[in-house]
Amino acid sequence: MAPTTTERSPASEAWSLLADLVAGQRGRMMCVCSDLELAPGQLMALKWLDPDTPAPMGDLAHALSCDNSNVTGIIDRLEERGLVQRRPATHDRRVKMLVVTPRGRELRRRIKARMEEPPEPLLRLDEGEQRALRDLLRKALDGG
Amino acid sequence: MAPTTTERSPASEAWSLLADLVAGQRGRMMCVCSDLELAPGQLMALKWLDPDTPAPMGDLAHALSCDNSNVTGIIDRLEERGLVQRRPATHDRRVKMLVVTPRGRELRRRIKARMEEPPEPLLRLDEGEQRALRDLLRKALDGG
DNA sequence: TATTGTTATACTCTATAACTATA
DNA sequence: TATAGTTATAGAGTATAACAATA
Repeated sequence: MAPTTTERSPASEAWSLLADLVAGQRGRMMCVCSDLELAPGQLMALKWLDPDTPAPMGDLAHALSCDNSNVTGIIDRLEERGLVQRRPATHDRRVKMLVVTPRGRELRRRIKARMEEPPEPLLRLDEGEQRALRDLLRKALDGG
Repeated sequence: MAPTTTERSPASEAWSLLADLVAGQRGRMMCVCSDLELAPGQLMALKWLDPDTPAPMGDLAHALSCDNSNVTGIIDRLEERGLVQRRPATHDRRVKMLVVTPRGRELRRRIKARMEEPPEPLLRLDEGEQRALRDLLRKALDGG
């Protein structure tokens, strides 16, 4: 029998480390939810919505990797609090466009400010390493 | 008025990119859950448990950033399926140790194999870049 | 016929509070 | 008194299926 220590590709190990880093910040995300009185799905939805570009409900469902029927409930709660509004689409009357209200825009700004604070492990890297990490991730995600 | 484009530190931008990369893989994680017939919390719990080292329920609650009462339900379902077992701790009879069964160990192996597959954005980097990314993350997470 | 969003239903996750057993 | 885990309860996320309005 071969030993259980299998060869791991750099990409696979990088991915695991990266997922662990994000998972380790889950508690912090829940704190943001709690402080701003938003359930996790509501926070993700408001964070994803672009205040300058209304989006159909279906696009949000796709971004959140969940079903349309779920988005109905999430938006119900955000709309009750006056953070977003449903508006009929002009081009297709089946579609409802989601618009972020001024109040939603302000809350979204606070969400982003809190979520963008880098976690402690990244702050342990020196400035050059932080830039190198940023550049590698930019390159990976740029679609090039 | 200053323009809205604020200066962003490399660490903050790296963190956002990194979080986006993980968030973009949520759909894949849900697929693993669906394929293996595990709810997300059950998957995370089984993935966290070390088959070689029984752990108290409370430690799992801490790792999952959730309440003890929640872990009770998650473990109930895993135990019903014969994937883990509760065992009284010898040193403190209030504590229950979680033991992964052989069947749980096999399912856990499949979870990890699926979850460790690197996502497409990382595969676009060349081998040297993948190694550089891995090394930066190792350094950040090593606690050094 | 196919699609967008809603409703109804059921299961799971989540926290809070009250509880049991133990320390 | 304090702690580990359970139970009861309630709010929220999740998918499936059936539905209405529209394309």
